[in-house]
Amino acid sequence: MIALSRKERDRKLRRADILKAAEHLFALKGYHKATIRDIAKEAQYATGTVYLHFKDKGDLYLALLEGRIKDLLGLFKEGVSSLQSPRQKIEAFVREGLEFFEKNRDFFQIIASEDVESLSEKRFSVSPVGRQIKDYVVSLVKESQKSGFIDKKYDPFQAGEILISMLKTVSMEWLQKEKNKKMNLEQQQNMILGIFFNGVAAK
Amino acid sequence: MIALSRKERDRKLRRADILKAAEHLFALKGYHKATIRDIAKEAQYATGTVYLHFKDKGDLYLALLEGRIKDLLGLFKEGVSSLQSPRQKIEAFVREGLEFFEKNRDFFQIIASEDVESLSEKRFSVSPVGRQIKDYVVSLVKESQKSGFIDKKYDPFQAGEILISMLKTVSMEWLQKEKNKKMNLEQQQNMILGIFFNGVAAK
Amino acid sequence: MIALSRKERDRKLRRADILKAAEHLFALKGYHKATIRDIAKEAQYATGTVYLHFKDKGDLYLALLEGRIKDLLGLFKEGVSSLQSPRQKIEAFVREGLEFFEKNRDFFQIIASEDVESLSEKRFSVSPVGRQIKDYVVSLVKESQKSGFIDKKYDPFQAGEILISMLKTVSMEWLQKEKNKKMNLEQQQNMILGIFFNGVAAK
Amino acid sequence: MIALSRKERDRKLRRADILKAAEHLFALKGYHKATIRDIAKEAQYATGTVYLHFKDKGDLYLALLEGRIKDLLGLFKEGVSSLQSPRQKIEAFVREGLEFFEKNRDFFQIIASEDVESLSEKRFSVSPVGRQIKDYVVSLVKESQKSGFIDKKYDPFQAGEILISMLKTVSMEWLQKEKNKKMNLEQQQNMILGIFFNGVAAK
DNA sequence: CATGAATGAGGTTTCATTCAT
DNA sequence: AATGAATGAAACCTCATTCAT
Repeated sequence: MIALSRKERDRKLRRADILKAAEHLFALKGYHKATIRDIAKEAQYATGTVYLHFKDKGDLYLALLEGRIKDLLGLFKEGVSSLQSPRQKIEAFVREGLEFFEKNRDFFQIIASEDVESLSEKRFSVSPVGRQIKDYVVSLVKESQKSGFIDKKYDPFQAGEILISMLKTVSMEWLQKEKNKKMNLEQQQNMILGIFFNGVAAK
Repeated sequence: MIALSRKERDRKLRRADILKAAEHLFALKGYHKATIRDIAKEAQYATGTVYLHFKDKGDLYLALLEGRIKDLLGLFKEGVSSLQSPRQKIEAFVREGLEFFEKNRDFFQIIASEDVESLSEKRFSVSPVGRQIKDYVVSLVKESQKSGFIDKKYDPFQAGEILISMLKTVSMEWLQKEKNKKMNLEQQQNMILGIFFNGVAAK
Repeated sequence: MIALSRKERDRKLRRADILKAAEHLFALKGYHKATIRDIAKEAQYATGTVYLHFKDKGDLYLALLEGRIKDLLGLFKEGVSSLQSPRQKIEAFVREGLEFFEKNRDFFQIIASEDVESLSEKRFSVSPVGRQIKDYVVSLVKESQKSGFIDKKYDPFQAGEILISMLKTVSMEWLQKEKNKKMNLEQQQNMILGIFFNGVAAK
Repeated sequence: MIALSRKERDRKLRRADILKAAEHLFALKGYHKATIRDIAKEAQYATGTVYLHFKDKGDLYLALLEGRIKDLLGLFKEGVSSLQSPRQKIEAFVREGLEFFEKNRDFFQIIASEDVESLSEKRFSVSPVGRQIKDYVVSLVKESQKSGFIDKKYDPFQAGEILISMLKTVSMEWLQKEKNKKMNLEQQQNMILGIFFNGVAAK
């Protein structure tokens, strides 16, 4: 029992090592230029070891994205658990998002391109990674529309996409250029929320 | 004289053939998976012919982006020429953008990923292609702030980025899923402008 | 320990296989017409394997030359170790050279063209492979001048070059045309030495 | 008649233009790296024009060598016409050779590699370009042996080869390094002849 | 004849993936 | 399970040669 679970735990550790290295290199060089060999080396394993944990390069990439998405989704739900109003939930979503991106720049670098890669490469479009996040945001928008402070004329899916893209856009600029740090996280949050809520407010 | 200009014209036609094929394949498969051979084949030329017009694959890609950006910028400035108020100019910007993306889906597909490619690959970051568009939008935002209907508290650069990202996001959704055609171009335009202007309005 | 050294030994064996095939093909077809694919095939490896041992084609070529030069220089110094007089050393040099060329025809074929390749291709001129041999011969000439049986009026560098070129010329003829075997190695040696020593003798 | 001969003359001029450009580029970059396109450009013709005068790249190369060899052979015979003794003829050969190489460095650069290229590439070995020169020198050696001042024990062919290789070697050094100009042409000539005649002298 | 754009075979090199140890 | 050397397909790019104008 214990022996088995230790084995299991070790396996997870190795997997995590590889994912971490992959995250770093995919962010640094992009999907195509990052090589499995380099990832393995950075993770301090042999090339072949990667294939004991992931079917192929695409699988590694997807697992990486999905793992992080799950983390992020967990944060969202956790941060929201004690909150009542949909407005507060959206506020929490934006704050958690900004914080997560700040702490996980490599991941952000990768996700920033995800939209299109997933469009252009059939292989990845099968597993729409961002979907879960989008669904979550859409549900928040719908709640907000019920509560009456987001206008019902907006397609909740579209409104959700817009909120997400604002979050991405602001993060991109914020994280890319170190200098822009004149605004702190809270100010970024307020700016996004200000524009979004005013923009979609029910009159 | 005439012979020379015909030669020149032929040369441009061939170049355009190749650019068109490249646009299609880059959109379909992405920069790395699209091969020069396939592009040449689609354009009905031999592989080597591509290299008579473009130094290498990166040069072809850049020429493609730059050409289209120039087209788009031309449209913007043309569509705006008779307009006075900055508000109308922004409206024109959004309309022209949506129209252009609708007519040039392949290009849209490519541009949608540009942000990131340019981040990760040094080679392209040299020539920040989208920069000109961004500068143009920023100038519109600044005008609007002077006119007083966009709040001066917003960083015009950031506000511009947000407007562009809304345009991209909405276009993406609109163009990706044919079904969503329940909304026409004008409705998309109104939605974007509604949210943006309300969002950033001076109180 | 043993496992490690066996691995190391295997590595060297493979490297030697490839060098041998390269030597054969470079000699047969010349640097440019010999392809990596053919070299790999002759060595019974896949194309990519060559690149596990050599950075690129130029590196392979250089490694080949340098390895052989080292062998040859080793032979010279070994053959000379028990000898006292500079005259005997030069005699040994010529004999070892003829023997080595006879046993390593492929290498000879390659070296015979080295002069020019190194002139025209910047890439190779960096590492002037023959330089060590030349330096060695020059030192022998200088010793001979001190001993008084080579006239001091000759530039030792030039005299050395001439001796080497005689060795090459005679070898070329001797090895090229099988028929010329009427003269054996010793006769060739005597002819070269006869002309050289008489030619440069101090009066 | 006249029109025809002018045409013929023009044709020869074009041919000469191309040969000159080819000589320059083959010397500069070597046979493989020099491209027909570059040669045509340097000669101020279109690529295809080269093929109106030469069957292919190899043919151009050979024609170049053969033309120059013929020039050189002409010089030898001319310089020798008024001379009686074989010794003087060999002296003239060396002087003319040095002079010709000095005036035709590009050609020298090319010829210096000829030996081997012709060995390794079947296509060129068919037409042994240097053969005529060699035959000429051999005939001089034979005369000298008859006259009694070159020892009859030497194979005249081999002795000739050695004389030629000395000429090449000395020229190479002399022309390669500008600095070495401390010795003038006459001194080079005397050195070569000194060594050669002493070396092969009949006792 | 002259042109030079077009061709496409062929070379070098990379790298995802496999498999014997 | 872990290793990492070996594989070989496939990409980019060059350039000798052809041929329609």
